[in-house]
Amino acid sequence: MYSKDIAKLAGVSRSTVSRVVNNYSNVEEETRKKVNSIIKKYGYVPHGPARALAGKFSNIIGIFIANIKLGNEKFRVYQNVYISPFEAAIIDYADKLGYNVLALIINNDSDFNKIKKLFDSKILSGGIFLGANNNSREIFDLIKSGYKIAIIDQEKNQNRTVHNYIIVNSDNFGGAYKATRHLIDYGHTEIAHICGDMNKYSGFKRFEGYLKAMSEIKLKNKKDYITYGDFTEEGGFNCANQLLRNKVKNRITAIFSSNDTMAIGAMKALKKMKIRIPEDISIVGYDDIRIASYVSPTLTTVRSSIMEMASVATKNLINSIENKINALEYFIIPAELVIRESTTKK
Amino acid sequence: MYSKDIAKLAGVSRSTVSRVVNNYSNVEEETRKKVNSIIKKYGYVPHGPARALAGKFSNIIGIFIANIKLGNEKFRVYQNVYISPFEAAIIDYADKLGYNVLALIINNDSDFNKIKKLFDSKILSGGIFLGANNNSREIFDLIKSGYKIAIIDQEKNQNRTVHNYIIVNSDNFGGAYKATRHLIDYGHTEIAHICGDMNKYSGFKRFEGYLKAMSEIKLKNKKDYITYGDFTEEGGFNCANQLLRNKVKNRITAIFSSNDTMAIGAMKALKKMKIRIPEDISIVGYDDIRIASYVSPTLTTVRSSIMEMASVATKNLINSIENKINALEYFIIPAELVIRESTTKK
DNA sequence: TTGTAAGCGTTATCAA
DNA sequence: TTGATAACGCTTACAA
Repeated sequence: MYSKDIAKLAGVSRSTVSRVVNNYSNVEEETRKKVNSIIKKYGYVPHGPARALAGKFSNIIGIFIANIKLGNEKFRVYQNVYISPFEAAIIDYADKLGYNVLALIINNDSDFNKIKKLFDSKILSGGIFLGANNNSREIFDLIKSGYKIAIIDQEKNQNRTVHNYIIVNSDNFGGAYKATRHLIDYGHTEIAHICGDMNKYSGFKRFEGYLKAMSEIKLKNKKDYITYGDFTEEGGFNCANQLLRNKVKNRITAIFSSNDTMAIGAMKALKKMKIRIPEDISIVGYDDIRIASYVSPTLTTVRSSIMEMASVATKNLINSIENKINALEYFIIPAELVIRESTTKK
Repeated sequence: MYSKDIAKLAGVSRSTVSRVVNNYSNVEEETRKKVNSIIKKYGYVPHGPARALAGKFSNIIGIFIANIKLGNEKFRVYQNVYISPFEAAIIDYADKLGYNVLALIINNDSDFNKIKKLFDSKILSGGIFLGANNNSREIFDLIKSGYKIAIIDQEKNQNRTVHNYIIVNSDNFGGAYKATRHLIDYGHTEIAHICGDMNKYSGFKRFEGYLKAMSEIKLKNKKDYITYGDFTEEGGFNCANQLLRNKVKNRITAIFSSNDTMAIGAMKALKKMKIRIPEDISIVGYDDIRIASYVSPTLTTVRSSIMEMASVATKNLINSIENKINALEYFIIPAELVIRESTTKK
């Protein structure tokens, strides 16, 4: 069933059918009704590729998910409890706006070629990057080519030649500040930090939030309190071992970990050393991943609305596609503290 | 950069460029080399919609994920720790075969119209259903229309008019048998079962595996030992309460739950009643979701290779697209027992 | 082995 | 407000 068939049945031309399909105003109301009823009756669906070929943008956006690189372990991304909810929220939100989502997992730089091809071949009319490294040159190249891009978790960049894209971030700084401040309010002063991947915006921004809160109290030997993980459970495990093994061992009473996954790794390390949580050491994570409320003790953490981040990114991306907007748009989504069992007053 | 540009640069016609792009044999080797080098040099990518319009099938397959219906809670699917790994594995595997994946979440029957449109508009050349209900009429309608479909977790159907699709299942029966047999081997005889959604293949097949193992030992009052959950944590919680509240309370020493999520719900219920796991009651789940190794005690469960199920479905779907195969193909992926802390000898 | 030309289903331009 | 027609970029007979 094609537009010419509808045209014949309705006694109009294909152009008129096209006008109705695209909701153009220059169609008589009666004609519109007749055509629409026939379209409905026969379940006519415009041929997507033909529309695209004739100049319409596709109603498909891409979602590009950075895989976690960890040795030879493949498909690590689908163990990433933080990413999946984002993905599903974007799919669902795009669907509401009449768009479909094509998902791609980025394992390495050469995968950017695939993305470029998808854009070049006009299959995608926009895309959202999830978990990509900060200020990636490849992403900027795409933006410079005029493609519509939104990035979740990226620094607002200062590069004056790249300015037409959308950034959505959790209030990493504010959230980390709240987390650390929560420990301080509970009477802790000897608070260690497990950093995330410092190449990602969330990594260093949460670190800055921690520093801000710590600057409000007096603390010596600051450096010993800071360890460098990479957002993975193994990283958190190692950092906790390092923290508790060195000379600060007997002073630390609390840890703020840059994400939940590392916090859970740290908890495993502490349990192995027979250190009690939260009696001996309080722990705060970040992200409120699902597992956070299943570990024991349940994990105090920081949460940003995933729905909100996903919807802001998706909505604005689609808006910029449809209205051909080309401005830098920058959104920060608030973060709230979720207090559970892993923190206690000192 | 279009094929005519490549043609001009290479000093050939567009048809020849097309032949090279599509790897046809009737091209002189030297011509092919020249054209290919220019394609590479200028980063030419064929226009997807134009190819589709000219008769090629698209290299996009769909993945249709059934959402969980639970009251008013939206976007429940992205809390589904079982589905996400499947999705990512399919995306990754399709990518290896040069295909892209368009993801869609099915919330209700009317979403099947969207799926039909995606097929009708030639955007998709095949699709995989995840978590769909057994023998859904809507899915069969799609298959009857000639669209290429693979289904994960569906009964091999007896309907003689629908036979040209792919089914991939975990060995639910064998896995459930192993799980129950494991409890029996540990000396348990009073083994209860928490059923999953009996509208799904996995639900009733796992139940049958349990029955098979139980039939090998003598047991009275069989009916009291069986409760009906729905694969959700709440369901497992309620079933455990029901089991431990009624008259069989003091006899049951073990529970086999049809999935991990319900097993975790059951564990919560037992903890609330101060029943020790595994000392008082042993528990086995199914699926080996990530949380299973984070709860305490860690959960004994049954695992099928997600990678294998995803790759079998994806590979065979794409094969049937490219070779226009139209046969019913039925695959069963083996399941293995993973013994952890939640089961002990009686 | 290669080129010419028609055709895929839609939208956009122009004229009526 | 409508219809005829060209154009979108590719593939594919058919002819050479």
